[in-house]
Amino acid sequence: MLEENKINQYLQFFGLQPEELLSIFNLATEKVLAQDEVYIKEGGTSRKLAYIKKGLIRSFHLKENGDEVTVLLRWEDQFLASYDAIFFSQPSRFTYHAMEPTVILEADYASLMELLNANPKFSSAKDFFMNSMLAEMMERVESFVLLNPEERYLRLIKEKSDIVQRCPDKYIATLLGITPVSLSRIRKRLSSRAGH
Amino acid sequence: MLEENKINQYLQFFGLQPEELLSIFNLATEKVLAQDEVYIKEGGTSRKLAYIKKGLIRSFHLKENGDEVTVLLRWEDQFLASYDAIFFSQPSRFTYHAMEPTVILEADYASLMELLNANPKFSSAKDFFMNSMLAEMMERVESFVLLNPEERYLRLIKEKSDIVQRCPDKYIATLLGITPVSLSRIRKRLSSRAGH
DNA sequence: GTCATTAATTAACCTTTGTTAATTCAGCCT
DNA sequence: AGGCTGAATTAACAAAGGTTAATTAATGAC
Repeated sequence: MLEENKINQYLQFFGLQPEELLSIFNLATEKVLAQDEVYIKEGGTSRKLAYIKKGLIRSFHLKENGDEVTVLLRWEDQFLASYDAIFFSQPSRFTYHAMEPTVILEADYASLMELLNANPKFSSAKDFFMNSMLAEMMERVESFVLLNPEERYLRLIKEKSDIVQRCPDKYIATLLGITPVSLSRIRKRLSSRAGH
Repeated sequence: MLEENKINQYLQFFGLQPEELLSIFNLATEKVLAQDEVYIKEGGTSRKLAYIKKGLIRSFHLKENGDEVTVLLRWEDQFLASYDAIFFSQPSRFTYHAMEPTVILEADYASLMELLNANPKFSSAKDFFMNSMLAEMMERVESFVLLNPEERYLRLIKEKSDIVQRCPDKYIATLLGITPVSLSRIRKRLSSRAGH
């Protein structure tokens, strides 16, 4: 289960009764992923929604030349799903793997939506999560059209420095749309500029 | 009102009764935008959701140096809102303007959500639209991490050639995260490669 | 038609990135 | 300690993009 303070936070935030929150958790099963364990592999069709209690999961695409490109990172208190499976009804083009020992709560996406839609009190919670995901994706699109790679990196370490520290630079680089070599040069430029 | 075939399409797709669809339309008012008319200006706080019946709307950010950067394009049968106002509850950092004579149906976002949440039959329609928006944004993020500018351009003209044709290249360029000069060079490269 | 305006292209130059490969660094194992 | 492994950095070069400014097209006003 979730820590008590998290639970109370949810109950208060969405105005739910404990038993209502419980009905959601009844759909979910806990899963533990070892470090480096693959959660969804390329080609997988899992239509599950996962809530990350602890840990860090990376989704990446494997290019023909063998290079990996990080598509997204998800960590504690975030939701995760194969968006190919859920939004495009197609096998996942990406592999999702745990970068740390990770604990998730997993529920069937369709069943969960059915439950959330059945009770109007859940609707605002659902809206909240859909909206946050949408907002997050929009912010990321924005960062690509408005910022150059160096600015994207600066914004990332400013806003997610804890995550950056938990993740090798080479994965951060491709998340920003650049190569690890280029990220290394950016870091060098920045440090030489900072150290006048 | 919508054309009859569109209406029937919606009724069938979501299994709604005509009067149910009507209750949604009762929230909406039609607005006509002249070519180049500003719909939402930077700093605006309109919390409306618009359905574009006809036309093309561009959202752009004005940089300090006076350059405009296209953030998104929306056209007929798509939904549009100031996402700063709705998702971030802050004044819009972007200006939305009609690139063509445009007709929209506009409804207050909160009222619409309230109505959609009140009737479970609307929920799947709402999910559908939230999911499509999310999927679209995710595809765009993907195009930035997986493709280079040339590949992004090729994908865009392949999948949205009609829209590209309705929009000056300089707006397309910044939408792809590059400058108009660079897009021109890409086009030249492509045509020289195609013409053996 | 000419003029004016704006988009698109081209050129020149500089900066940045991609690519490949070599080198350094750090952690870990025995 | 020494040796292994993978990450990060550095180097060298080619390819691409950013910037600025000039040139050419295209469009619309008059």
